[in-house]
Formats: sequence, structure tokens, C-alpha cells
Amino acid sequence: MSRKQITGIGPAPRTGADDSGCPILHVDMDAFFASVELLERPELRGRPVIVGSPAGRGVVLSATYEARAHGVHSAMPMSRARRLCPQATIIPPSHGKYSEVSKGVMEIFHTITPLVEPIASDEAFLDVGGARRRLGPPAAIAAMIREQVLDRYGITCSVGVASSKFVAKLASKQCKPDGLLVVPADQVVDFLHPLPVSALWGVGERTEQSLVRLGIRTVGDLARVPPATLQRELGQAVGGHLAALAWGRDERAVSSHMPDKSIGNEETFAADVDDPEVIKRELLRLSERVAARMRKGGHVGRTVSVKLRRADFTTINRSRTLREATDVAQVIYATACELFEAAGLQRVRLRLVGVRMENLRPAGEATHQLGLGERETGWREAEQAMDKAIRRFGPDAVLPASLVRGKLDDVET
DNA sequence: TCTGGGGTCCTCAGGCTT
DNA sequence: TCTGAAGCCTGAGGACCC
Repeated sequence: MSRKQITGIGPAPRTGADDSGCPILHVDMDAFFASVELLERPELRGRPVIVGSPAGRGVVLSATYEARAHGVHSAMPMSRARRLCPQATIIPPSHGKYSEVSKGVMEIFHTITPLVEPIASDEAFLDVGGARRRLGPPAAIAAMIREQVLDRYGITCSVGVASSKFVAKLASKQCKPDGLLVVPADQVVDFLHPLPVSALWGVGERTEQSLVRLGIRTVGDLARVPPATLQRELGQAVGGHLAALAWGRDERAVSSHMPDKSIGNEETFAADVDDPEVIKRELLRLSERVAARMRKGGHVGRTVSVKLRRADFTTINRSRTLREATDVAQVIYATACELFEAAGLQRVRLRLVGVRMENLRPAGEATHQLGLGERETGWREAEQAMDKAIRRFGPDAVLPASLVRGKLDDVET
């Protein structure tokens, strides 16, 4: 579900091109969430449809190409999208449905090759180098994937075929919707250089502004700048990375296992909040959610990070590294509260709070040193028991008392 | 003209240890 | 005992991605 719009004109799509040096596929579902919704609402086909929260402070999650023709795009505030396209049908998101379809699509990929790297629910990289003898050349495999996804799920996808991940990704974007584009290995530079710099992975609004100030507008312009200049202007890592990408150099392999680095949850309030008790209740709810996800995934983490966004949208993060890794909500919550209090924002209007655990490692590797007089069973065991009850009876089966109070308040108001 | 939620990675500053 | 350099860790903030 790409947010970036490539506005530059690249070479025309080629499907009969030489794909011999192109083992990497990037598969990107077209307007994924909206397409899934249309499966249940076929009468909306050909009409503008926006997936996003119809009320409150939401953004567009997905939009059909008919809505995009009116200027609507992902991540745009819903209020603006409604103004741009008042005739659009707005459908609230159902993430469960999307992950079902996503799982099925990923299964199709795994019948092609074990080297599948999902990068979102609607896109993935595949290395089909090892599947050629069995299934044919990469372009044929790409066509087969498109066909199977359409047959089984009735939705279209676009596939980029190239020698590297980032060129494959640009290719799939260029041929959207419902397309297939091969970029032969010896034509990568010709493909890249006419594109605007913003097409490159890692060039967002800020970096683009910095580059434009240097007179760099296209990838070709970027390629002609000495790497040392880019590193001076953009930093060692980013400068070096972009200099390499501008010449099509991207050595990253498709990796089917990317370990989690952090797990977090955040929540935007329906209206800004300056009551510390409400904020702490939210921190508790978020800590519970994060801890449950960590236990489910078999992780423990050492660093607790709290995110606080003021009404004016300025954001501060505060974090603390614990002596021992944990997956216990009460420990996470206590630390989150200390961080919140230390930030000195008790009477500041906040629009969002978040809790995140970083420095993750497998729970099995963690050792817990019992303190003097500390009992062996405690919060962890209580929370594991809660996990069981929730699995059996649903998410509201067991709640901390203060969250039950919050729910009662909601009912009473 | 208002800006969600879940992430990763990078930079920089400051403290600590060797 | 003091000092400076180097390396590592932590914390904060920002940019970017989907």
C-alpha cells in the first residue's frame, strides 16, 4: 500500500524484456483494503470508495482508483478526503478480514519459494532465483502469481521484476494498477535516472527538500553528486545509501526471517486530554496490550518507551532501560507512569499516548534473578492466567480494576 | 488545514568504563 | 592520582516506511 506517488515518467512498461538477471520480485496488492471490501460489496465496483474511520480523527487507509482520481490518497486526513470526494462511499476498516486475505496471498507466495519477505500485509519481496528450473523465468513466475491471486481472491496485484529489491519495488509502483514490469539488469540506470529523487526508498519530504536545495531533483542528478557531498549534507548513512541507490546498487538479500525489534501500541484520544488520571488509565490499557502481545510472541524487552503527543502535534519520547527484561504489564505500566510524570506534562493537553517495548529478546533467553524475599509467582503468573481467560472468553473477560472503572464510566456517560 | 497506528533506522549528546 | 582518547550504552528526537 504505497504512500509515495511517483510522478516522474519512466520508461514504458516492459513485460517481454530480458529477465535473466532479475531474480527479485516485488508483489504489491492494488488498493488492498478497498479491494477486499469490494469483494463483499460488488455493487460499488467502478465507484469511489474510501476505507477509513467515518468519524473522529482518522486518516485514509485505502482508496479505490476512482477515489484517487479525485486526489484522495492513503494517510490523508479523512476530513480532507471527504471534501475532495464527497460522493465516495466510506467503509470503516475491518482488519481481521484483510489479514485473512493477506495470509492466503502469502501462502501462494510460499508455494513459489521459501524466500518470501513480507513488508506489509499487502506486499512482499520474493527471491525466485531457485524456482526457475521448476517454474520458468521470473517474468513467467510473476504472471503466474498475478493469475493465482486473482483466481483465488478476485483482487489484482502489480509485480516488479528486477535484479535488486529496491528496483523491483520501484518497478511494481510504476506499473500500478494491475501491471507487470521487468527492469533488465543492464537497463537499471536508464530506468532510475529520469525518476524524481522522491521515488527512492528513504527520501521523504524532508530529505527531498534538502536535495532540492542542492539543485538535485532527479535520481540522475543525485548520481552525479560526489558521495562525500551527500554524506556531508544528509549524514553518513543516508548519504552513502542514496549514492549507492542512485546507481542501482542494493545488495540487500530477501530475508524470510526478520526478528521483531520493538512492540508498541498507541492511541489518539477522540478529544485532547489533560487529566493525568485518564492518561494513566490509557497507559495501563496500552501496557496490558503490549505485554500480552509480547507474551504471545514469546518476547521480553528491556527498554520501556513512552510517546506523548501534545495538542499542537509536537511529540516527545521518554525511555528507560530496565535492569532485567520483562513481559509483565505491571512493570511496564509502572515505568511508563514514572516516565510520564518525569516529562512534566501533567497539565498539558495531549492528543496521543503510546507505550513501546524495545531491546527485545526471546523470552527463553531471559533470566530472572529473584530478589531477597521475592516470591516466585507474581504478576507474570497472574497475567499468564489472564491470557488464558482472554483466549477462552474474549478480550473483555479479565481487566485491571481501573480499566473496568473506565468502562463503567463510558457506559454511564 | 489536518495530520492513525505500527514499526525501523539514524544521528547526536552525554555518561561511563577502560 | 589525574587526564585524554576511544568505545560502548543510553536516551531523545527525527525521518521514513507501509
